[in-house]
Amino acid sequence: MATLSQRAQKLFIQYLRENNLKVTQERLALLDEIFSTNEHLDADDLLARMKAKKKKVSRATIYRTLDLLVQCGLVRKSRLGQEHYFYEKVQPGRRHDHMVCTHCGKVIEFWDPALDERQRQICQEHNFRPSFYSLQIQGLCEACQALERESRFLD
Amino acid sequence: MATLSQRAQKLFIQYLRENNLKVTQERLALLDEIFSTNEHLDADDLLARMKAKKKKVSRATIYRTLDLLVQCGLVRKSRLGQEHYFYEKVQPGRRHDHMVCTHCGKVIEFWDPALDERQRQICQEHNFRPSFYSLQIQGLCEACQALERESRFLD
DNA sequence: CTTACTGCAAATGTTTTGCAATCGG
DNA sequence: CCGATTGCAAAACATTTGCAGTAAG
Repeated sequence: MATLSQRAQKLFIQYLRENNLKVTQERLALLDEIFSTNEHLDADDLLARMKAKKKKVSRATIYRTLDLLVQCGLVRKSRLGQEHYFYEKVQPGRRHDHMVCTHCGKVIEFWDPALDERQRQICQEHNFRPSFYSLQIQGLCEACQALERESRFLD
Repeated sequence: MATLSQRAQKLFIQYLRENNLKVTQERLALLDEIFSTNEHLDADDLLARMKAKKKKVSRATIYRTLDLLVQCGLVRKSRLGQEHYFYEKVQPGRRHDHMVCTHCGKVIEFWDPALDERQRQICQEHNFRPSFYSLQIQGLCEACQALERESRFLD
């Protein structure tokens, strides 16, 4: 049985062919890197990871490739915290939202069917046809709440 | 009875005094401008509006003042669409989320108690202490769906 | 061989910052 | 008067783009 990463590569290549785009080493290497981790990566992370693996890919190519990956639905682009964009692999059947700890930056993924259903209903009530939902909750994770209680936020 | 705008000004001045900050014309004028509209404004909008009223405020001051207003809770900062930041006045008891039309940019505000309650529960289940929620739904508004049906998306 | 892709460096657009002049308390 | 604030222009950032050389098909 094919791994998620293998399936993603197949889909990506198919997408490229269908659009008269070329299957290049850089594009495959980036896809591979994204699918080899569960982390939420930004452009810089990817640049560093590629460099660490001796695969040289320029920043421009990273942005251009991420764009393609988002367009073909293999990668999700979102803002965590309030800064720049983060990217993560899309795992079919694993839709989720994010809680972001404002102290340590930890990201907790969650998904709730009731929430999902209610959002859909609200759209209907407004005659709005949704294409993309983004729910983000900022706050303090369990560990950082404990730290706070010990007044150790002074680091 | 005091208007929302008047109440806001009072709170802002109080906040400034408490923090040894000065009550300047620029700060009051910006607060006033934000509270005189229901729109979601960005820094540029504010710059243009101030210029239109012959009140000259620099871009730097706008950003610095918006920061203060967000800090004291009178203004809400958010990303609509995917571009830069938008700011809107905070109206007590008027919490809401946003639907953004990806075609015309229209912003629909909505709020739903069931959604709210469920979000709170989910945080509890994860021992997460929320401080800020942001739900944004992108899609097509009613008018743009109609346009699409008439295949007039080609403008 | 043809067309798309890459890396580079320069450009972009938004937001931030250093600094000297200015204003509020 | 003193310290905070302002405007300006320069800096900082993340992201995008033009272009000449390079690689895919």
